Amino acid sequence: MTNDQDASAKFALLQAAQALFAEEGFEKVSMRTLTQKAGVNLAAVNYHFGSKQGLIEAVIAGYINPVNQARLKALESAEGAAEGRPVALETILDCFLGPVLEAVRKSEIAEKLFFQLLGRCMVDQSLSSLPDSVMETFQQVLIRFPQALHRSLPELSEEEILWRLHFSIGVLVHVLSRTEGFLHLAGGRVGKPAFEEILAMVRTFCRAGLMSPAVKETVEAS
Amino acid sequence: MTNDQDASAKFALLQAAQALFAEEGFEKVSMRTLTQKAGVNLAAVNYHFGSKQGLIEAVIAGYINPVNQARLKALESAEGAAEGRPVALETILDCFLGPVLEAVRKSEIAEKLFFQLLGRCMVDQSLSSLPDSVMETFQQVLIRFPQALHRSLPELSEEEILWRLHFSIGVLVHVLSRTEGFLHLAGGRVGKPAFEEILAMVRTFCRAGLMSPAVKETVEAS
DNA sequence: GTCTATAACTAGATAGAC
DNA sequence: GTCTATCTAGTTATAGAC
Repeated sequence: MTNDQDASAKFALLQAAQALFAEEGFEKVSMRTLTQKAGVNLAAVNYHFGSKQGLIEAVIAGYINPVNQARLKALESAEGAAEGRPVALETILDCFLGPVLEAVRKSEIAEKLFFQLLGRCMVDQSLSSLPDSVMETFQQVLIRFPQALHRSLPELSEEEILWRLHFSIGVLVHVLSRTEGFLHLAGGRVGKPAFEEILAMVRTFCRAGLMSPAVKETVEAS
Repeated sequence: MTNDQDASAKFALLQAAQALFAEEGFEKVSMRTLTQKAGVNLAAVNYHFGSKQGLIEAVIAGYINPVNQARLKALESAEGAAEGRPVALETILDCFLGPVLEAVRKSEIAEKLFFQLLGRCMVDQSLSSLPDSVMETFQQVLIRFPQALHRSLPELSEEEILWRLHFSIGVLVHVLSRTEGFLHLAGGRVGKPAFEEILAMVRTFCRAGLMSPAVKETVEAS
């Protein structure tokens, strides 16, 4: 299955790891399976990445960081275009969701695998085991986007905005990692839309959630 | 740490498994750790549950099924009270979220562990490895709630309602399993609200998302 | 029902030849 | 840089005594 005969062992490992981690999860893929699929020797993982964890972190950083960097860059350019006025909520959302779509298009593995892998990065790994670079960039996202949102939604506290961004990230992560299961559970009742369409629905849903009036005191179980 | 000296081995195992699975995930807890904490012998897991997977499934079913059953029962009784009229969206949401809150209150392990475990049930296990009973009850939820929502939101197709329910589940799962990490990443910028308050915010967010006008053709990356 | 002891296996890591 | 061979430690599962 290795159609990159000329690739270095390091690159072949990253390629194989992307696909396998997406399919089965980081923990369940053994280094033996991995190196076999990559067509390299078992010892190559430790040589090039130090350990299996090193390879996992390289794959994660290679996936997540470009997305978060593109998010920050898109927001920056939107803020530049706004010339001091608040950026529209819809634009901010596009800065957040758009880079995911872009990353999917650029990706060399199948779309389905790409979603699964991106989802797993958020889900399988405990926070403390994420690479530092990922944490830092993500932290930047959690600073810049709430700032922009607060200017667009001044009636909400920054704290409530942070919570709603947390919820929005939940929607995105769940959509990426669990949509296949959802389609199965739903039986024939939903077709499989293109990812663009799903993202459009996510955008609508999160936009409405973010715009909703501030929470006062309305918790009441049935 | 076993403060149930009189408990049978089976019960002690379930107790210990709940806490340990919540803390570290299903896969990472070894049967040695598990049986040691439960104060029983290593062989007890296989005797009482057949295998480690059997124990995992027993823990999952014991957690998820009561919640989903309570959801269905709450919806049924709300529909009875509505006497044929559509049930209000807010009420349907409470039927969905309320049982989670109830389950937390009834739980014997710490609140924080409870969230983590409930989140892990959705996240760590691949769909196909969930117990049949969980799948069936969850499938019922994915039938009854969209039906009720469709009567309350007749301008949306059932398909779009299913997607939005999918998104709402994403918010809930993410809140349960990732809020601790979120609080850490947010630095000091958000306090730790009580779970009721978080659920109230989730309710507001999802209510707005569910009520939003139908998606037409508005996908546009920044 | 509960235990000890161990079987049968798999994992990640590494030493050292080339 | 890449390989083979092997080490050490971990896993689940089970046979059989009590």
